[in-house]
This record gives sequence, C-alpha cells and structure tokens, in this order.
Amino acid sequence: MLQFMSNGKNFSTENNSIEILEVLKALSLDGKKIIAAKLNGQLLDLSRVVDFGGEIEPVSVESDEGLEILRHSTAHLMAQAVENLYPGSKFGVGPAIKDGFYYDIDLNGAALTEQDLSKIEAEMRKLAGKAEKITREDLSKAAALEFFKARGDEYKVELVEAVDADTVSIYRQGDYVDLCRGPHVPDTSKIHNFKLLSLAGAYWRGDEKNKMLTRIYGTAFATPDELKDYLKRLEEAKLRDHRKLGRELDLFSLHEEGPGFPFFHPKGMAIMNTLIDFWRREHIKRGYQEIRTPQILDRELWLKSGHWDHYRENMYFTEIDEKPFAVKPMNCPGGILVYKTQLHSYRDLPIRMTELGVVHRHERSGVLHGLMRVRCFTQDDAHIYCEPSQIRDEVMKIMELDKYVYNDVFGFKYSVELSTRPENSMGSEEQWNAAENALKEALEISGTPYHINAGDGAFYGPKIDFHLEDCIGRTWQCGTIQLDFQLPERFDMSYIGEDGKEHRPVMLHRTILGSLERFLGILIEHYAGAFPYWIAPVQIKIIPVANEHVNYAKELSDEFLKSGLRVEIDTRDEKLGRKIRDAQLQKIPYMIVLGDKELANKNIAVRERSKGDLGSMSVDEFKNLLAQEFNPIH
RNA sequence: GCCGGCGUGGCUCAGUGGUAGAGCAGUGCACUCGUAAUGCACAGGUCAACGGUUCAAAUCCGUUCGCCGGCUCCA
Repeated sequence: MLQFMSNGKNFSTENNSIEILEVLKALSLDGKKIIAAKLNGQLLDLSRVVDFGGEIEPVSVESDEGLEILRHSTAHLMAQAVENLYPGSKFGVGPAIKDGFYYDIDLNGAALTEQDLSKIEAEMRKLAGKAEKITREDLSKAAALEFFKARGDEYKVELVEAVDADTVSIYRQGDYVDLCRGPHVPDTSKIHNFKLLSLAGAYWRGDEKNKMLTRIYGTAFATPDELKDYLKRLEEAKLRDHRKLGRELDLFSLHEEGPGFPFFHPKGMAIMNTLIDFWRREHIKRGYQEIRTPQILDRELWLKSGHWDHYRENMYFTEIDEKPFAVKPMNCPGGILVYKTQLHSYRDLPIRMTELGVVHRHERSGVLHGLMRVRCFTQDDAHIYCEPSQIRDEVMKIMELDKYVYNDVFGFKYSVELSTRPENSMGSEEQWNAAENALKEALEISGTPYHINAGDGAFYGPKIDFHLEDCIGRTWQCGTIQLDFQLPERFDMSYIGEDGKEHRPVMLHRTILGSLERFLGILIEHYAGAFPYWIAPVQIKIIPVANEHVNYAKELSDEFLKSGLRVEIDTRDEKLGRKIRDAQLQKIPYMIVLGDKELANKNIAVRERSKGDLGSMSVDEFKNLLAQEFNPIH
C-alpha cells in the first residue's frame, strides 16, 4: 500500500506502484498549469511511476521550479528541431539558466546565422504542435555508454563517463533522445511561449583547449505576456547601453586608433571630476593620504613583486636606454617604494595610502567592451599597512565606506564574495589560512552576508569582492579588499614595534569604485543617462526665448558659473520648443527659460526635466531649490 | 585569442555586379518665436584598409583592422 499526503489531504492505493499524475488527480491537484510534481522534495515527471509514497506537491509552470523545467524542456525541443534541420548534429549540454536556456551543439560543419534562428523556431513550433510525449528511461551507466557510443554522440559519452552514479536517465520525444536528469514537461505541446535570441561560440566544457561548439540562446515563459515583458526589458536595456548614451550625451568616444583606450570628452570629464571630488573628500575624512606613482618602472621591480611570474601575460613592456621597463598593471609595487622611504613606527599604523592609479593591462581583443572592459583604466586604489591585529577593524572600515558609496550615495544593491586561494599562487598554506580567516571574521562580525568563491583569489592573497547590480540585473565587480602577506615579505617591509624591534606589516589592497571608467559606464546605465543633479555634466541649461534675451541669459550664466555650477546657454536661433526638446534629450536636470516676462520682473522661469514647468521664481528661490538637491559634496 | 555576425557622410540606416541615396545633425538665408522638432537652400562619402576575380565591385573572393553577441579571462 502506498500513501500520499498533501496539505492535510490524503490518498492511498493498494497497488505497489502508481503514476504521479494519478496521485495528483486523486488529490485534485492536477491542472493545465501543472507540469511536474515534488515527492518528498524530489522533482519528478508527471508520468513517473513510483513505488513509494510521501508528501506530494504539484509544480506549476508558473513557479520558479516549473519555469526552470519548462526552459529545460524548451532546450530539448530546440535540440530536436536542430537535429531535424541539421542531420548529424551532436549535442553537448543544454541547461536552463537565469532568464532562459541554451544548448551547445556541434553542427557537424554547418554554420548558423541569426536568420536561421527563425527557421529553427518554426521547426520547434511544428514539433510542439505534434504534442509528442516526453518519456523517461533509466539505464545502467554501461548501457548508456554503449547507447551513446553507438550513436556517435561523443559529448554525451563524455558526460555519462563523468556521472558519479550507477544509473542515468534518458528522455525521448519522437526520434529525439537526450541524456538528462529531468524532469520535463509531459509533452511538447506544453511549450508555447519561447524565442531564440542569439548565437555564440562556446568551448566544450568551458575549456579553451577544447573544440568550440555553437551555442544557441533562447528563453521561454509560462505566459505570452511574460515573454513579451521580457523581450521589452531587453529592448529597454539596449536604450540604456552606455556606449549608445556615451555618444548621444557626448561623454566619451572609442576609436580604432586606440582599441580599449577610451577618449573622454568635456562632459564625461565633468562627471569623472565630480566623482573624484566626492571620492577625495570621503577618503580625507577617513584618514587616507593620497600619493601618485610613475606609469613606467624598471622590470626588476616587477620581477621582485612577482608580477613577472604571475601577471606577465597582461603586461606591456618597453625599453629606456636599452634597459627593460614595464608599464604598470597595478599600483602596489610603486606604493611600497613610497612606504619604504621612511622608517615607520607602530604608532603610525595603520597607514592608509590612496592612489588614483592609471594602470594598463593587456586584455584579449575579444573581451573589450565599451568602458566596462578596457586596456587602460584608473583604479581608486589604496594600500593599508597595518599590524595583523588591526586587519579586522580596517576591513570593517572599508566595508562601511563601501556601503556608504554604493548604497547611500548611488542607490545600488550589491553582494559580497570571499575569494580563496587560486592555483599559481605565492605563499604558504598557513599564511593563506590565516589571511582567509581574518577576512571571514570581519565579514561575520559585521554581519555581512557573503558567499565563497573558491580558488578565485589574487595570486598574492584572498579577497573580498563587491558586486553591484545594474539596471538590467547584471552584476559588475567594483570594490575589492585583498589581504597580502606576500609583498611585505618580498620587499622586506618593516615597522618598529613597541619592543623596539623590526616587524613585518600586513598589507591590504582595496578599491571602492574599482575602475573609474567602468564605474562611469555602470552609472550611465544605472541612471539611463539622467544623472542626479549633483553629478550631471550640465546641471542647468539657460534658454533665452529670443535674441533680445541672450544678454540676460549671459549675466545669469556668469553668476551661476561663479558659484561653481555647471551651466550652458542655448543661443541658437531656434524656437523655444526646440531648445526645450534638445535640453530634455540631453537629460539636463534644470532648464531656465528667459523671455520678456522674466526680463521685466528680473526673475526666471524654471523647468525640471521630469516635473516639467515649475513656473517663475527669483534667482534666490531657485538657489534654495538647488540647495535641497541631494549633494554628497556639500 | 576562439566561434558567429557586422563595417556605406558626424549619427541612424537604404542600396547585393553597371559611374553613391534618405532622414537627423552641420552651414547659409528667412522667420523673432513662451515649455519636447519653423521653413527653404547648400555642403558633406576614394562605401574600414589592402589584394584578387570581372569589360565593370559598396555589392563576389581572400587577408588585415575595428566593432557587436558570446566563450575563456577580468577592475
């Protein structure tokens, strides 16, 4: 006898096996949207026959788990369509991912273009129309190996070999067979709302030594509206693209003459400089001192620091007077030379030295991306030299600054990761353990939620990384805190302790914004180009109604410029509506309209970019208005 | 670096073998204008670069560069 329970309802059968769907029916838990079930927490197909009972719960296509199943089944449907259209295709992996699914396929020499996606979609719809049953079969590992070997499915063979169990399952729909853990929707007619999105190359098992397969990305949703909303969100994301806005708002440009080396225009620099002003104030408040170190340094220094051994691939080299030099990819070795110009006392520690360091790193050509991934960028770097006992406090202070900047000032959500010892690293096991524990402690005492990213630390020490979430849910690494016992050792750094003897300081590397270039890119997308007043490249646009109002406009502009505001006048011989429109498109926070009325009353008409016309007011009233704007620099 | 796609005036894009097109932006002229586009005219491109096929190449082929979407890597 088998017994099933769900939310207080019970069902039992005298048989010693039963199909899941029958159980749900008996409990009146079946329905159009139910595509799978959970028995004792395990996800199962509706057609699965079980010989045990327990707590059962239907899985709707509208739940997170149901959606994942739907997407996974859609990936299979796509694979089936590809197999029909491109005979001889071999399949790699095809998982559901955030927002959709993909399948990696060896097309047997065929090449796809984006146009082929609609052909594949059409084939998918045809197959879905047939409502083919999706059935599961359990095979022994040996039988599965034999089966896939016989079909010449080399990738599936490799996957089966890697499975750590005696049996594996395969799923069939029509002639299509795939190795899969499941579960799946009961039949292909359950798959309606899908779209294939893009093509890409992807290395088999993510290893660039392996063959490159064709990856097809797609998405699927429970309802047509959800699919439509998602596609709309993709469109909206395109409108926020920092490369497009950077051109439209005249912030920066990219040129063939300097791949990966962005050019900043006056308006881009206005934002950058405001950002730097803000950054400096916050660091001075928190006891940092700023330094600057050279761009090019003797190669010997990089041999000593370990960069030659661990980072050479990413460095640029040059020669001065026949002597080898390197362009700096990091600021730390230069900073250490500054530290070593003096003898330090324990009383001086912690020493917090910042540097807006311009670093060059060679990135492979395929990875460059606007301001987000470049070959030359400005790090808002800092190095903190302290005693081991001070590490925890210093880390917590940095995390406090991170929270203030990310959350309070810019309104980003962010998450924290702890990255541990990688391969190809320097130092002993004990040092790494101590370093990792120090960071863990700081995270735990401050109650910061984090997850561990094993093996992703820097070659000289473990790190805490801060990932900001942008407007479309992508995450970007900005801040990092890296603990380093190696460089102090290599450079024989010291301070004089209370005991009058020399001690080795610990070094913390950290950034808050990460790369100023990337941070600007993130801000552009986050605000969709409509920067808050305090950081907007042009804060006020003065718009004279006609020629005879231009002089008044210039007087006003001079006054604003003197008080440090970023202001422009539109003196073009255009109609008011046109000038307003252009200022709106430039997303300028405030517009001031000056015509006969304003000239006569010596006041101004103010328009705010999102609130519209605010009516007339005196210049003083306007300044009061500005004073109420959020502004972390004042 | 690898896979696929793309590269036509400042921008967005049409043109797929027969001597380069549009809209916006720009310039000139007229209008002197009240809260998201005034009208007319003019100017602007050796069609990414180089090589090849052809009587003829923006268009077909090859190489290189750059960009886009991914993979790998990363701030």
